Amino acid sequence: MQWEEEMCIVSGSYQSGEGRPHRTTVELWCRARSGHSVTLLVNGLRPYVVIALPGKPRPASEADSALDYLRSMDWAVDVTPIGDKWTPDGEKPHWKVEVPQPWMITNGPNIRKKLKESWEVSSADILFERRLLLDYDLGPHISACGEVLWAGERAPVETRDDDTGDRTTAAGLIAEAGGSGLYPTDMVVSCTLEGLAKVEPFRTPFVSFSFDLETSIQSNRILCAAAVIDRGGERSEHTFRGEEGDIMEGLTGIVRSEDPDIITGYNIDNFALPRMEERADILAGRSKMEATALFGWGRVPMLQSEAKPRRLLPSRRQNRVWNIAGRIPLDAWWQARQTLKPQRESLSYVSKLLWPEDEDKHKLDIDASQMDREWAERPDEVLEYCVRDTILPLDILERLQSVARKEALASVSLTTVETASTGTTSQWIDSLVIRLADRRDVAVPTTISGPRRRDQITGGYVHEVDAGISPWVVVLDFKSMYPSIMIANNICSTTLIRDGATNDSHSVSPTTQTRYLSKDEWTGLVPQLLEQLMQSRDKHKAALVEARASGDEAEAFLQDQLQYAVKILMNSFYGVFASSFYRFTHPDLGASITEWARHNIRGIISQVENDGHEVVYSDTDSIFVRAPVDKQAPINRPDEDEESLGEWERAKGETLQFGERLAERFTREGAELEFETALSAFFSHGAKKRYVGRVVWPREEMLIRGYEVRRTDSFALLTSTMTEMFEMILAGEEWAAVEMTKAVIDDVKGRKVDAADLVISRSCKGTLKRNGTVDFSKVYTNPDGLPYVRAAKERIRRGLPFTPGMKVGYIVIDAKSSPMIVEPWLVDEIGADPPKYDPNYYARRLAKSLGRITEAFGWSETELMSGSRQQSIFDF
DNA sequence: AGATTCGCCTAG
DNA sequence: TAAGCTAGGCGAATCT
Repeated sequence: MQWEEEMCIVSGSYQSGEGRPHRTTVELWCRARSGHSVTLLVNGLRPYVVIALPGKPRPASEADSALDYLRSMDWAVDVTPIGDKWTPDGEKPHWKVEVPQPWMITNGPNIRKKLKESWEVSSADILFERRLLLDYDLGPHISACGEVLWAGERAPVETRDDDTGDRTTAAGLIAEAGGSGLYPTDMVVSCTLEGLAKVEPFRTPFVSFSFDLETSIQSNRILCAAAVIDRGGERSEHTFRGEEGDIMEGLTGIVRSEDPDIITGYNIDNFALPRMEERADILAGRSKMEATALFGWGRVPMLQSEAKPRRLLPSRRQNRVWNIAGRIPLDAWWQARQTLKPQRESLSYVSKLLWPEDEDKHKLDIDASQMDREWAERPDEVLEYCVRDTILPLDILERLQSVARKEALASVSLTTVETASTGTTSQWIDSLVIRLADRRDVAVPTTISGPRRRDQITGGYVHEVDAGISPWVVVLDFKSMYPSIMIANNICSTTLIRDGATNDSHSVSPTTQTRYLSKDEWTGLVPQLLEQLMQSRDKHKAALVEARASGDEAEAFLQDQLQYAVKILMNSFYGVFASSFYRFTHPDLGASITEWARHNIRGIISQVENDGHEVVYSDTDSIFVRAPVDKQAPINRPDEDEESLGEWERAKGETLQFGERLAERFTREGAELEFETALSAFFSHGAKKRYVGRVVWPREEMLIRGYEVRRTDSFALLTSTMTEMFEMILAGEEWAAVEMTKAVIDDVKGRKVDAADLVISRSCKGTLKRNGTVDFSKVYTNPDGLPYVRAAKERIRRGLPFTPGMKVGYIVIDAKSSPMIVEPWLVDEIGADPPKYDPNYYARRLAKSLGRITEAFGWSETELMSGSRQQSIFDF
């Protein structure tokens, strides 16, 4: 029966048919807007590459004999002229070479390599399922119309009948439609290219699966497991114990029957998934049990034919992201790390951060370093703990809106949700750039491969900053500076003048005189895309405002996600085009962008200075200028009844006017300088990228950049003391700030401080070896010379988990010996006793970091170390 | 003691 | 052998 509905593409792949005529079927794993899952089998798309004669443009007729020869190849299914396309050598005739199967382009007959011997080859490294989205201009949200081949219990009732509900019948129909067998989705639908269309984005009710394992430290064996399925907020819990093989089969059974789109858990990338893989190998090897029964989580049929290409089993290329056919691995640890930047990364720490009030979420009851004993003595508690650790990742993803963000990014970059989620920046950009290149007849070169180290391009300009306080400062910055420069100067690899030609209409970069075609002549692909993105962001922002006004919270949420995703995407362009390997790049592009940026900001700085105003600081696209206000005006906002309140308000008013005047004066077409904030005081100790401001407009708050306060490898006591110090300094209470600091340092010296406030935490790399151990020497020249590596090794020695990339918390025990002696912080995880810290080390660290700041007022590190005021009086 | 190197993390 | 970029601060170890 025919069926049509809206759905979101989770991920895609393809099946190569056998026999002739050649057939390749795209598999799209989708989640319908109404909640069930669908495998779409799309037929009609043919794999191809594009070729042209190498070198300067020549008439198409010169290719005749080579084309005849090419047509005699058995792998050249069809060769057709497709007209002229732009290349760096000029516009020249191109041909499309249709090939039997996508994999033959780079494997087997290796058609690309063969063609490269005599042709210039383009469009030859694009995954087939992505080709579908590019050629038919689809995004993740589509409407699909086709023939229902299978409809399971969760499929809409209308689609279920004797044929679509019968497994044997369905399996036969699916094979006929080019699929591999009975997919574990709620529906399988076959359609043609005409049955697909892009639709407006919506929020898809994805299904998530969260799991956790408890494993033996002695044998690595899985002792028990838990899983939770989240289906539109409805959750069901599952627990598994007993034989290891049964536990794994149980988990696999849930994955296959519940059919989730998202696979999550805490640290699954580096712990649970690798452990499942390792145990599946071991068990399958020993007992001839099929690894697929233990770990066949791929969204493909449980068939021998699927075990060989290993689509049934999750896999990953050396320590990279996991690939689970048809599903998306989304590690709650990585999401929390990226969005929250927590000081420490254990699940209990992150939970405490997110739900400080909710004791249940982070109570500690199991000593993970003694798992074998715990499992032997109180298995029920262990299992309960395991369940909690599967629920929390779902709560974390929910709170961080991780899935909605990926879906929004997919929507604006027109990729599958999987590409938006696990793909790279250049894949998002590819999706937009390639489809525009095809539409505008620009040949799509292959990504540059191989090691390609070139000289770094010069980046942004950073202005020197003086130590001390500056009163009443305005901060202005360029709106989307790099994208604006690319648009304004038409910067693109297709507009770069490569042959030395000169023309007055060209856009010429200020120092290296790199030239670009004028927009009037030909708009570059990148400028065109960026312009569209800027407009679409404005549209989403307007829609957000409208939705809020009408009280449509769901719509407002969606529009906010979309506008944010557009911002992320726009800001990714510069990096990709300044990289050395991207398909549409050239070293001059990135260099020109930053050149213009430096030129623009320096120009403004010198004009502002010429007008007699002091430029306090500037970094890349921002400028901090001292406002011309009365020197006597108070920096602190006086109380309502104080006489000086008027002066403060006048100073603020004058500062705002000054900021607005500057913004207006320097804003030009395509380079909008925005008045961002007004500060009543700006402070720096004299180092670039480190400053503090007391913001008075648009809201009153403190702004801190760069300082330890912002760093996740600082310790809590330093962070809090420095924050307090900044508040006092900006309030003009410098002396009190110094006294306060001295008191804190005294407390540390007297060991009166809680060790929990002294934990230092840094990320630690390593390579995970096949046997589960970690090798540090591959990534570090001298691993034992790094305190956090020593702490990580100590964790491992004590039987605690360490996975490459995670942050390791430690306390400095003795800094007098070299290298310093550190101990890992295990209080959160196993309730260990806090280590005895080295008071001198911490006192010195505090004095050093805080002394840099007080130095600006004449109090040095040594003075801070010397003790509190009372003591120093006695010293005299 | 000062310079150099490695490595983390941040600003933009 | 997969891949956004540069500028910059600072701590620890190690060198001279």
